[in-house]
Amino acid sequence: MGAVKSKRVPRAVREQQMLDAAVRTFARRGYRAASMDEIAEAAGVSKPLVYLYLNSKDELFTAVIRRERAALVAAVTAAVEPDAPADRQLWSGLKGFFAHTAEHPDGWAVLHQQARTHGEPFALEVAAMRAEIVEFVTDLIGAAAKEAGCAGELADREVAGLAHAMVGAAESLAEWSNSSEGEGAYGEREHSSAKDTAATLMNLAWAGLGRMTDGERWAPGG
Amino acid sequence: MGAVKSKRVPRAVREQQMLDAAVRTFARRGYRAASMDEIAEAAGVSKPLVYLYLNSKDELFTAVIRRERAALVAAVTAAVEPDAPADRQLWSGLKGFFAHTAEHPDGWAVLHQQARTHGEPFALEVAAMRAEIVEFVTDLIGAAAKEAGCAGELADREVAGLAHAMVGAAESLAEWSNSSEGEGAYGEREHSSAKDTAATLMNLAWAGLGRMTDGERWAPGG
Amino acid sequence: MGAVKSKRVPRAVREQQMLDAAVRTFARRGYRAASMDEIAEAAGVSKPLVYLYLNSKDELFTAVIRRERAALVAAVTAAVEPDAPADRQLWSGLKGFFAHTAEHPDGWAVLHQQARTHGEPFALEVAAMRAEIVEFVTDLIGAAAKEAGCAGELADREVAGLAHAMVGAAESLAEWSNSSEGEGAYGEREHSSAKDTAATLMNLAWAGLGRMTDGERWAPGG
Amino acid sequence: MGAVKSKRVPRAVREQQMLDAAVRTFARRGYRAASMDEIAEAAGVSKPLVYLYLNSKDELFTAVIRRERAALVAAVTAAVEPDAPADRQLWSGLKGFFAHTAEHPDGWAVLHQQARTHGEPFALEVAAMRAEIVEFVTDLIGAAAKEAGCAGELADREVAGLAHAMVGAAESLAEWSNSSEGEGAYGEREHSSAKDTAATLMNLAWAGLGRMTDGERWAPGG
DNA sequence: CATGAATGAGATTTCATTCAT
DNA sequence: AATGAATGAAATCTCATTCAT
Repeated sequence: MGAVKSKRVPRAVREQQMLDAAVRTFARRGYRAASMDEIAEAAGVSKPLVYLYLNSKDELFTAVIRRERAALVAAVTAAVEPDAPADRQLWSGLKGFFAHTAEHPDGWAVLHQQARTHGEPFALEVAAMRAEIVEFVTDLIGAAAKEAGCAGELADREVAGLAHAMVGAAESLAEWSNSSEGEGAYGEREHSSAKDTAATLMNLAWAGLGRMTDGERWAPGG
Repeated sequence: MGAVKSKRVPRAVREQQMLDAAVRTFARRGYRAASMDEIAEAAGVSKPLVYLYLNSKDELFTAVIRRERAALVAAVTAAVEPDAPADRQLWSGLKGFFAHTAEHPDGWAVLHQQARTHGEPFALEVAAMRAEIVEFVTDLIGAAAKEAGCAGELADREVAGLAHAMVGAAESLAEWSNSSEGEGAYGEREHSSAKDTAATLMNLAWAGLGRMTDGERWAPGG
Repeated sequence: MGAVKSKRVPRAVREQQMLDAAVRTFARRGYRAASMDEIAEAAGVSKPLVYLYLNSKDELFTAVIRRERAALVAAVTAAVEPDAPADRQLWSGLKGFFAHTAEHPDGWAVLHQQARTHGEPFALEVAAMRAEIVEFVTDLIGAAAKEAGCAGELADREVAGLAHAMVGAAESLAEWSNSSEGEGAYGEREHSSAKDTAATLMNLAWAGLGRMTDGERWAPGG
Repeated sequence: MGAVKSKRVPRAVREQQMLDAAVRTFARRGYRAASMDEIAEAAGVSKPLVYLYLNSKDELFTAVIRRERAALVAAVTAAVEPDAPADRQLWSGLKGFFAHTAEHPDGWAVLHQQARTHGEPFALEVAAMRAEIVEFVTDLIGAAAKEAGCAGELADREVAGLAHAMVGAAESLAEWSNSSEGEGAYGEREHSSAKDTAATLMNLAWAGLGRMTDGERWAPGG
C-alpha cells in the first residue's frame, strides 16, 4: 500500500511535501547545515523542483516558519474557551499549546530553536508570533486582576515581565516534556501529558498571580 | 614606542583573545555563518595560529562554550548565600544569573541560542549546565518543602517540572530584560534591573511553590 | 469575444512570433544569458512548444541569425541600382544598409555583436554574410577602376583590404548613428540620417579610391 | 628548463598568470562560456586561489579588460610621433595599433568582441577607450584642416562621423589582417603587415579627408 | 611565535531539455 | 496544437584546513 514513488503530482501537493521534508530537515540539522540536496531527497524530488516552487533556501525556510507559526497559533486559538474565566482560558490555552508542540516536535524545534538563531528576517517572524502569545497572556493577567477586584496596582512593565516569564516557562516545559516522553500508549500518553504539564504551570504560577493582583509582593526577608 | 600591533604574546593570553573574538563572532553570526577567517581577523592574528592553538572550528566552539558555561555557573554560585533560607537562596541566585547574562550578552547568546542549535556535541554541553542549574532549583524546592513542614507529597516528576518551568522563565526574562533595556546610568541600571527581574520571578512563583508544598493544587473549576 | 490569448495559431505564424521574441531577447541579454524560459514567455507560449518548433537553443539562435541575415542582405540588395555607375551603386547600397540597421537595431545587434561572439557555428554564418558584402564592395571597386580607365594596378590583396575597411567603417557608423540618434520626426529623421551617414562615408572614401585606381599612393613624407 | 609546476609563487606573479589565462580563455570561449574552472586550470592553480585574488568572475573580467585596454592605449600612444604633421601622426598611430593587435590577438578579441557584448559595466570600459581613440583621430582631422588652410567648414558632427568611420575601418582591418595571416618568418611578417595595413587605410582615407578640408563634397551625380 | 600561499570538498543556484497528458 | 511537471548537469562561489617558511 502506498505508491513507492509518486510521480506527476499537482503543484500544491508537492509544495506541502517539500515543506514537510524541510521542517524535518531544518529541525534536525539546523538552517545552515541542512542542504537543499538533503531536503529535496527527503521530499522525494529533484533539487531544481524545489527551487522552481520555493525559489531559494531563504524563501523555503520562511515558508516553513510561516506554516508552522500559523499552525501553532491556530491550535492554541482553537483550544481556548473565549468566554470562560481567565484562569480557565489560560489553562485551556496551555493544554492546546503543549498538545500541539508534542504532536509537531519538528515544527516546534524550527520555531523555537532554528528560526531565532539564523538572522533577522526569520527571527522577526517568530518574535511576532511570540508577541502575539505574550499579549494574549498579558490580557489574561489583566482580566484576572479585574475579576479579583484588583485591590492593588499592577504596573505595565510588571505585567509584561510576568507574561514573558509565563511564556518562557511554557516553552521550557514543552521541551522538557517532549524530551522526557515516557512509554505507554501514544495518543493517550500525549494527551494526559499535555494536561499534566499545563497543570504544573498553573500550580506554579496561578497563586502568585492572584497574590499580586491583591497587592501583595514577595520580599527577601518575608 | 608602543607596538602598534602586539607581537610575541604568551600563549595563554593569545588564547583568551581568540576566545573573546570567537564569542563575539559566534554570537552575532551563528556557528555556521561565522568563518574562521572572520574570527582570526577579529582576534588580530592569522588563521594558522588559531588552528595551532585551538585545533579546529569544533574545538574552538567547544572551548568557547566551556568557558562561558564555567563563567555563568561561577557567577550564580558566587551569588547564592549558602546558609540562607531557600527563598533567599533562590532570590540571590536569580540576581546573580540576571546580572551575569546582562553583562555578558554574547556569552549568553552563545550558550542559550547557538550551542543548542548546532548538533549534539555542543547541545550536550549546555544541557549539562542546564541540568546543574535545574538540580540546584530542584534542591531548593525540596528544602522549601522541608522548611514548610511539608504537609503534602511532591512527586519527583512534579518537582522536576516546576524546576524546568522556573529555569525557562528565568531564561525568557533574561532575554526580555536585555532586549528592553531602558536608559539611565549603566552600571546602576543593570544592577537594579537584575534585582527587579529576580523579584518579578519570585513574585510569580514563590507563592505557588508554597501552596504546593502545603498540598494544595490548582483545579479547573476554581 | 476576442480571445485574450490567441490559441491554436498556425505553425508558421507561431514560429515568427518565437523568432521575434528571440531576436529581442538575444539582442538585450546576449546568447548565453538569454534563457529559453524568458524567450518562451516573451513569445507568449510554453517552453515545450518552442522546442517542438525550433528543436534547441542552438537551432533557435541559428534560425534567428539566418532570418536577420536574409533580411539585411535583401534590404541592401533591394536598395542598389544595378545599372548605375559604381559610386552611385555604393551610395545607394550604403543608404539601404544604414536604413535597415536603424530600423532593426535588435536584428543588427544579434548579427554584429552576439553571433560573432559565441563560437564557430554562429560566427561562420555571419562571416559568410560579411563575405557577401565584402565581395559586392570589391566588385564595385573593380568596376570603378575600369570606369576610371585604370591607369594603375590594384593588387587583389589591396582591394580586399579596401573593401574590408569600407565595411568596417560602415558598421562603425551604423552603431554610432544609432546610438547618437537625435530628435525630430522619427521616420523622416531616420531616413535623412541614413542618407547623411552614407554621404559621410562616401566623402571619406571615394576620393581615395579614385586616387588609387589612378595609381597614386599616399606616402609618409607627403 | 622551466619548472613543470611552479609552487609558492608570490601573489603579484600569480595574479598576472591568472590574467594571462583569463585573457586566453575569455577570448576563445566568450565571457559566459568560459568557466572559472577552466581559467583556474589554464593558470595552473586551484579555483579558490583565483577567487582569493580576483574576488569574482566579474572582477576578473574587469581586471582583464583594464589591463588589455591600458596595454593597447600605451602601445598606440608610444607609437605616435607627437610633433609630426597630422598625416604622419595618424600613420604612425595606425602602425602601432595594427602591430599591437597582431601581437595580442586574444587581448584584442576580449576588448573588441567580448567586452562589448556582455553587459553595461564591461561595455562602458571599452566605450571609454574607444572614445579616447576617436577623440585622438578627431583632433588629427582638425589639425589636418588647419594645416590645409581650411578653406571650407567642417561641422562637428561631420568630423565625428569621419573619426568613427576611421576607427571602425581600423578595427575591421585589424581583424581581417589577423585572420588572413600569411606564412613567412613571424616577426618580420607581422611588422610588414602592420605597415601594409596602415598604408591601406591611409590610401583609402587621406585623400578624402583632404578634399573635405578643402570644402569639396562627394555628390550622387558625381 | 607567526604567516602568506594554497587547496579539496561541498554549498546554492540556474539552465537546457524531456515526458505525460 | 499545447502545456504543467520534472530533472541531469554544470556554474559560481565559500570554507575549513594545511604546508613551507
